[in-house]
Amino acid sequence: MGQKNLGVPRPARQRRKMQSVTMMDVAELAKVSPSTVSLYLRRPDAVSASAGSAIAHAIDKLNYVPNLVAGGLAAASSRAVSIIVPSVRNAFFAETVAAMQVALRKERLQVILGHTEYDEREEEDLVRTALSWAPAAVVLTGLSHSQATRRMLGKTSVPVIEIWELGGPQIDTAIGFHHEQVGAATARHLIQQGRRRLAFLGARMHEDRRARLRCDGFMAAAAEAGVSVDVMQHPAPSSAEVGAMLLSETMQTLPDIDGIATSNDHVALGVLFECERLKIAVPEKLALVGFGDLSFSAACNPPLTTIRPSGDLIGKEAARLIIEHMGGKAPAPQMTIDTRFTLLHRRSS
Amino acid sequence: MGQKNLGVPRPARQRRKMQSVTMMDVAELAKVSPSTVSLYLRRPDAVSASAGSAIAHAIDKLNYVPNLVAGGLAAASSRAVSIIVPSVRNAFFAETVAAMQVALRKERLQVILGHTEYDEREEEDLVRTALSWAPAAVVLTGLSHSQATRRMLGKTSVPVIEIWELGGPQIDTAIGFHHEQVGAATARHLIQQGRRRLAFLGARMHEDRRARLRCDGFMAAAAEAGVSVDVMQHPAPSSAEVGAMLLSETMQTLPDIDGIATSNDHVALGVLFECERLKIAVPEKLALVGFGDLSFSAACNPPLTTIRPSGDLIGKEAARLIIEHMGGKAPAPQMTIDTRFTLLHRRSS
DNA sequence: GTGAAAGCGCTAACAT
DNA sequence: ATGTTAGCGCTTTCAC
Repeated sequence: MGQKNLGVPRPARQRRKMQSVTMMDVAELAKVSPSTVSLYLRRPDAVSASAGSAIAHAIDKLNYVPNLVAGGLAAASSRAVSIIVPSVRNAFFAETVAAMQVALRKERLQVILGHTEYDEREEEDLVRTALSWAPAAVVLTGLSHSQATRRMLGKTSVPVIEIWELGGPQIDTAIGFHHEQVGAATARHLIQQGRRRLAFLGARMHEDRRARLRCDGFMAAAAEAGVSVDVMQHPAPSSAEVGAMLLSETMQTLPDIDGIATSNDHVALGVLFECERLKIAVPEKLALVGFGDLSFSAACNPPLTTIRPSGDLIGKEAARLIIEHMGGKAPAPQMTIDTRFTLLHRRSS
Repeated sequence: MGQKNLGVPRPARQRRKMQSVTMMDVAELAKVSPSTVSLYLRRPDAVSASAGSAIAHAIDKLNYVPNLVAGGLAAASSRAVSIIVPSVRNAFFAETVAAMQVALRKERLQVILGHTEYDEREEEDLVRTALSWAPAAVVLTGLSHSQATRRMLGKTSVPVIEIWELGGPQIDTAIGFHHEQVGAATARHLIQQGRRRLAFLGARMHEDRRARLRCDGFMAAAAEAGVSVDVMQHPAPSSAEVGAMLLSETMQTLPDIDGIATSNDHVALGVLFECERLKIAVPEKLALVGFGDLSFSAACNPPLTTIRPSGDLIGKEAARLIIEHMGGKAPAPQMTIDTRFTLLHRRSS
């Protein structure tokens, strides 16, 4: 290429070369125009069979990989979906993110992942960057966001989906369930089992708003039944260790507690371990209900009564909505999808 | 070719409007050229203080959000890093992905996430799409990939990092540890504790190559010490349930086993639960070693001896390398970083 | 059904 | 230090 400039005013500039084979190369080889290749790539049956197979051939031969960045720029919307969760270390969100990625993948949509670490400032920043990508959709966790976040998201035409929480003002679409209802169901279950002195043991409740909502629902339902609740908290993230500590503390200060709910199954597992060490019979002396139905919950001693939140359904539904929206379906504003939850009554209660 | 449309230039076409406020708007308001704005955005101290503050002002006033897609196209490399793992549902990879995202975020790099679900075909597809984004780097899990994957990755100039496995031929840079060494360390530990009839209990070993490597290392080290090993497997993904089943099966067919290693702590937890039900004393009658040091491992009864793999270090190191590479540092080809592992001797052995 | 042309918003080489 | 200029590779009218 460099040789051909003869009388030209200025030599071609030195540009970093980007992509070895472009759509133009494919078009040339297939003897069609670039726009036909582009069309073929997006709607294969909109081009004639002969052109189609020539293009397919050329793509294969040249080993062509389309540049989605260029495509995104030209189309004003990239095939990316931004998903922002507190942390994928948390099994609940990992489940949703995984389910979503797998579902979006079929439509060739990419997942851009962000972690807020339970920090609204961080979330705001993440949203700002997310919008820089002109994504097909933005997915956030929960309904609580900074003013600036709401403002940014309100102004864009990018679809916004809030997941894992229902029951507050939502930006656009929300998919999840009511955490107060989870708490209430837990309380009613324990009361139904004849328990009258209840406690709620929670980890990191100052940051985990949804755990707090479950706790609120728990207390409200108990109060309604005339049963009092003690709340024990620990600021560290959920773990069996925290659960063990909280139980040990509870038994010291409130030795006649007979029913316990925890902010999640990690904590409940720790409670179970500590009960074993303290020779507290579960469920005879103490009934226990967790939240999450994690991988160990059905296998422990005794098997743990818990709430299954269907995190994968949340992810699948979110993906479905995004895909439908891209297909040019109705914008579906302010939709709300309740994915529900299930109380699994096992032997710990 | 053919007739050019004569005379008057056609009126401006109707184009979907994309971005409300662009870099040009900022430049106009700040009374500088777009390239100065661009420069300011990338290297703020390369522009004069007066221009800088005028630009900052304009950005703020207009609420300008840069379009990274356009930037990526122009710069021939997007600020995205593609991370491909078996699944983020797996706590090990979740840890690494989270650590990486947080580290990359500081350099305004985005994480694009893909799940192979332990399928090389899927991985291949994911890599292909990843390259469509002209990412700053591609991160894959393990050293085992399809031919096509290796070919694609070999040809690009995109840095490739393989994580969570060391000890085989690598595409470019690898960060992780030797799983055979983990298995060997585990075997030696059990033997040192006086155990002579060992078993390795593994879940989903047909898909989880790294678990298999640990098993291999375990058997090799045991053989070297003249100790035989029985391997029990279950095809389902790791869970406490599978662990319980495997132990129960083991005790039926091999009642005099006195030392057990598991493919990971999920399985070990199940073993512990089943031992409790079967009244098998751990570690007196049976010593147990897991892998992973998961959130419950230190809290169970008895606390679980296990291997801590430092998944977050893997993520941090990968992020560091990517960032250094972007800074134009040496390409650092074929680098290998051993993040090691630690055996945590707790009461289960 | 297919092609020509006009950018999408930005970066970077070059000139000043 | 700042501006000029020429694309990056693709999508999308619009005309044929």
